[in-house]
Amino acid sequence: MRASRLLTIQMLLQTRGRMSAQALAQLLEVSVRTLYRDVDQLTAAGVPIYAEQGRNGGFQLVEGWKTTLTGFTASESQAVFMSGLAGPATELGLGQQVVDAQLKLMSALPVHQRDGAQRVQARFHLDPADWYREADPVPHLATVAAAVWQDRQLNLRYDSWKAEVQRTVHPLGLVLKAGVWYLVATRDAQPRTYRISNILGAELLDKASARPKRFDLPAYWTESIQRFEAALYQGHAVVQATTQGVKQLRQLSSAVAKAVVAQAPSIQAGETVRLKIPIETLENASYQLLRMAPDVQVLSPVALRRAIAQRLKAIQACYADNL
DNA sequence: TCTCACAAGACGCGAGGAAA
DNA sequence: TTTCCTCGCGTCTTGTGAGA
Repeated sequence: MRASRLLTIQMLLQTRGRMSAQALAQLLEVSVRTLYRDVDQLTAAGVPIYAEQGRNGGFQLVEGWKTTLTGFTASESQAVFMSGLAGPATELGLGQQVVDAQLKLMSALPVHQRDGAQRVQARFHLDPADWYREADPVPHLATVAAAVWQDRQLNLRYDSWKAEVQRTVHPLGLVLKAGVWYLVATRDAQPRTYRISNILGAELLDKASARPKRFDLPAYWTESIQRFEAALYQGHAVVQATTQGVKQLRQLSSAVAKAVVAQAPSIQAGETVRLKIPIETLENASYQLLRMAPDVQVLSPVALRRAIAQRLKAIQACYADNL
């Protein structure tokens, strides 16, 4: 407990420069008095920490001094190299920085940990983009990323589904989902999501952005996805599916996959199962389920059966001369 | 398994000194 | 005057080992 705290103090001073005892104590969730004892221990152990008194004072490491001890365990250092985010980092304009950082980390690791990190680097690669789809062009990503890093307001020209709009937003964070970049930013004090490939123009403003004190990006994103899915699925359909049909349904969407797994966790070859699955609009569901026929047969609602039948008639009309 | 003693860690309070 | 570091003291909590 204490050893890890001592290491944290050292790392904090190394990365942030000068920090007051009050700030360090708050970060480490101990009293200021305890913090002073920890600093004493570090000094006694030979870490060159000195204190500046008075306004803007605090503890600081001697200029240029750094520890070669990274504090990483073998598995932690391997995990860092496994993140393999070189592609997204390049899109953010940070590709070279990632390469440099990995090089520095590698050089700082003890020799016996380097082999493990190199093995991970050679054996794992993360490709966040989906199959069969070109990645969205994101010419304004670097500007948006700069606004996020620097906490500056951003003027956007955005292609919303209604029309082209002009927006001044306060950036909060970036999200990469299935190869698509999104900006989370507040407008009128409300967090909103913008697809970065829909940004037609981005101008970095000199004004500082306002960030809600307790904003939690992962929590916002999870909640936003749940809200989106809840609004997306407007009803249910009951279907009869073969083993092949179940496989196809599981690939349709995460919401459908969840419903299928819950109702038919395992299915034997040759078996058919009756399932209740969430659907979007009748038009969307008829298109999706038609291509799964005859492995997936819609039993209800009648309106969906009718929509599929009409679609089939239209297809038949197209190819009538070949029947 | 329980009890007890001991040490280490942590905390709170307060007085004092240095620097901006 | 304000801010921040320094140090001492007493007290409480927690972990550990010895002994019944």
